Amino acid sequence: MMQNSGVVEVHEDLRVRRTRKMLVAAFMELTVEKGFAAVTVRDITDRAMVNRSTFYRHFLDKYDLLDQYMTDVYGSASDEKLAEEKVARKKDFAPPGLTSLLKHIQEFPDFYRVMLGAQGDPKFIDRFRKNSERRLRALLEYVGDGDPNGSPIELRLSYASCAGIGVILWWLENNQPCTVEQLAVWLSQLTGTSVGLAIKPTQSAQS
Amino acid sequence: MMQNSGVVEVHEDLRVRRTRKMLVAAFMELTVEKGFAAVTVRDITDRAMVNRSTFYRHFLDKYDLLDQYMTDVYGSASDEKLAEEKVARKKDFAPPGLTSLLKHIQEFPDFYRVMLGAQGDPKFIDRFRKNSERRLRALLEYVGDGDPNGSPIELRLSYASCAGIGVILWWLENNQPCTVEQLAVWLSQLTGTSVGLAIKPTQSAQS
Amino acid sequence: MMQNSGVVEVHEDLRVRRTRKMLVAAFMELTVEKGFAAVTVRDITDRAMVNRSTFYRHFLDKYDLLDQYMTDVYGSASDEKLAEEKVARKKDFAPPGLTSLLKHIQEFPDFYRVMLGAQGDPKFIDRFRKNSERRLRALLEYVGDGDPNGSPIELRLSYASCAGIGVILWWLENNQPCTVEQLAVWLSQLTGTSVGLAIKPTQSAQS
Amino acid sequence: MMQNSGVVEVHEDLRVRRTRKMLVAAFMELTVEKGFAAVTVRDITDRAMVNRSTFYRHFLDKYDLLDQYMTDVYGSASDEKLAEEKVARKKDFAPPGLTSLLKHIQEFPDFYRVMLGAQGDPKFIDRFRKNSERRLRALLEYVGDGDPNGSPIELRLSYASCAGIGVILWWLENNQPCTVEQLAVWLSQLTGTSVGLAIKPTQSAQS
DNA sequence: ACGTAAGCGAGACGGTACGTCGCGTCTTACC
DNA sequence: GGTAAGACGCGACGTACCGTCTCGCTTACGT
Repeated sequence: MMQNSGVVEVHEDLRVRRTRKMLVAAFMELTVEKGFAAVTVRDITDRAMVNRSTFYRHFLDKYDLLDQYMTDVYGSASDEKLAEEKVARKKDFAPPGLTSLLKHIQEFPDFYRVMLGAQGDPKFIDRFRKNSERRLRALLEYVGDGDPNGSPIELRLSYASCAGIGVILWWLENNQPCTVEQLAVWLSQLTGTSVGLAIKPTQSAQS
Repeated sequence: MMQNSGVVEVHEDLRVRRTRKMLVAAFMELTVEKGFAAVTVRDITDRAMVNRSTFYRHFLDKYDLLDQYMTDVYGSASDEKLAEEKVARKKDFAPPGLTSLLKHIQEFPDFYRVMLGAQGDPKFIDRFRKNSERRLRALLEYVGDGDPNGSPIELRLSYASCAGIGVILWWLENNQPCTVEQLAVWLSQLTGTSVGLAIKPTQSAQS
Repeated sequence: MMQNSGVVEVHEDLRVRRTRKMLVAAFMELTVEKGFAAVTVRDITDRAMVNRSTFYRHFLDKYDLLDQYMTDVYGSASDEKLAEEKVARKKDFAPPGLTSLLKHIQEFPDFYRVMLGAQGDPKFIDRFRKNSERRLRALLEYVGDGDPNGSPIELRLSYASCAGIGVILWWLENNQPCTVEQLAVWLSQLTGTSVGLAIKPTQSAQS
Repeated sequence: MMQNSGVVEVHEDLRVRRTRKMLVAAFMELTVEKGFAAVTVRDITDRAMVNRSTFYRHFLDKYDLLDQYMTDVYGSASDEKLAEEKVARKKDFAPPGLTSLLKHIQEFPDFYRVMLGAQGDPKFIDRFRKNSERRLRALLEYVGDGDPNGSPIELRLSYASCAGIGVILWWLENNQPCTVEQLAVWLSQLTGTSVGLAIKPTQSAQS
């Protein structure tokens, strides 16, 4: 029953990698089409042209599939990423971690649009939010707190990390009306103001 | 099939009202206990001590129950409320609509904590967010746009309305560490800054 | 989970009786066609034109179906039957219990042919055998033991009750080449000799 | 698909013989423990410490394993045995074939107890029965038919061969309460009487 | 003795059946 | 005659075995 969730096998069976890839792809397509809740394991395996029982050899259920995918994508990676984040953020640029996150989202815009919206999954949203909050907290710790209006720092963190989702949703629901870089700048400016980052961005990049 | 969903019967049968009340109460309790997704119709009717088929005489399914409940609570009401909102908001107070919303949440803190979090329902979150966005847009239209950093107004609206959820979640997940009024002030200050409301709050109320 | 196995409901729902009847009939047909082991629940429900899950509302599995059927047929009945058996058996007639058993078998000859043969079920055979042994033991107790060759009475009981199955199989596999009455006489003569019944049959009834 | 079932290889690979032996042993143990039906291929290979796919290199399935084992034990052998049988049976001794069969059973009493009982396999029982019937028919052909009560000879054969199983079951289920020789004498006496063998046993051997 | 063909371990995969659960509809027995 | 009780159709779930199929390794055998 070892599902080796998240464990990175260096050299996995070719068949295994192919099967997992097809299952993940089918899952994402179907999620976009009918919303996360409506996707069944049978749907996924039919689309992936894989036997249903094979699905269960790789994943416990669709939630586990999503989990493993998320862990693959920005799982424990963020730990090292956060370190370079602190170094990279000089003064008025958007943090590179944010930009790369947005770039990843840009690869699967429909999937994120659905998953973060009304057809999505609350656990996914929560995970996304907590992730943002973690990154933000690390950033804040580095640059300091300007304490804009006396509200608790935790409140402001929760405010800003949730707000980030709103920005991404706006971007996705309006067919990405600006570049990733532009969006990153706007978002980090807004975030900076809300959270009270001590370092103020001095200029805004134009799209 | 006529489920008279959402239609407000002026004088309903006493038994009907009692049954609905018990079903709604059971639903809310169970949602708090096991999360929205895990609640089944059988759970609800068992808890409410009502036959399962009776449930279907009142609601299409648990989503419909939630819907009807939401509509009852702040359904079409907001239209009139919004009007008085515009009048009420003088200069530096939190908008009364916000305060009354928070007060309502305060009556069912566990329910909202669950429903807006990882065990909640994406449709509920979405509805909540859209509602906030609508109220905010109406407010903005009234007080004008200070255009803080050149980002599109729609982006800032999405940012701020989502952020509001973050603040409420913080409040609920930390056992309401401040009064509703204090929270309303902090939230409206943050919102004002993010969205770029022309009228700035000048002071913060102390809890 | 209450399957009320064997409990006789006086007035069961019409639908329930119809469904159970159809399931049992389908089960018996299929057993004849493909042997007991090869019959699946799906087979049964398809044939009975009933949804598969409905099967599980009535029976735990096909073994339970068989069990309930057996209990219905000659379940606890034998207890009272055995009493009249002792009275009825005068001198040289086959015991009426045997005749009625054979008559029941004659109603479903194919079913018994299969179930007692190579395509049958060992538990069924065992149950059948134990039943015969019980009847025989009761009979023996009444008429006394002639002790033919010094072998233990239990050995002879096991011998004779198993032998009865052989006779029935012969009868069924050869398309019932004689009447039930004739068969009963032959079988009870053979049994009497084997077991050592004190009362000897004096003549054989002709078909 | 060539499984060379039943074909006797003169010089088989050492590994092959070892593997088959372990599989058969594991199968018999497990059959005793959980009954034939409940034994799975995985059970067998786990117990035999052999890979599951190796099982399928030797046997089609567990039925085939049983079949091959049965054929090994008293497969076509009986043909020659039957010849000497006719010679050996003088007057009042149990036929030597019967005794040697019982001796074989005595080597694996638990296995036969299970396989012939409620946890056994109907095909096995049938095969056993048919084998007995064949032996009995051959015997009868040699010694003649005393025609005891007018019942068809085939009926009496079926009666007696089935009865033999009853005797063996009695013996096994009661922990072999007498010697093989004693049992053989009793059984052949009973059989003789039932079937109507012309030669009567004149004395009974004492255990 | 030693190279080679085989037997074997490991395990992914397509299948099929299982028994359970929850849904929403619809019938029936009973008050 | 109207309603609660619950039977039913439907379909997804996760599990368990089955039998097939690679793919390397190792091991007994035959020259």
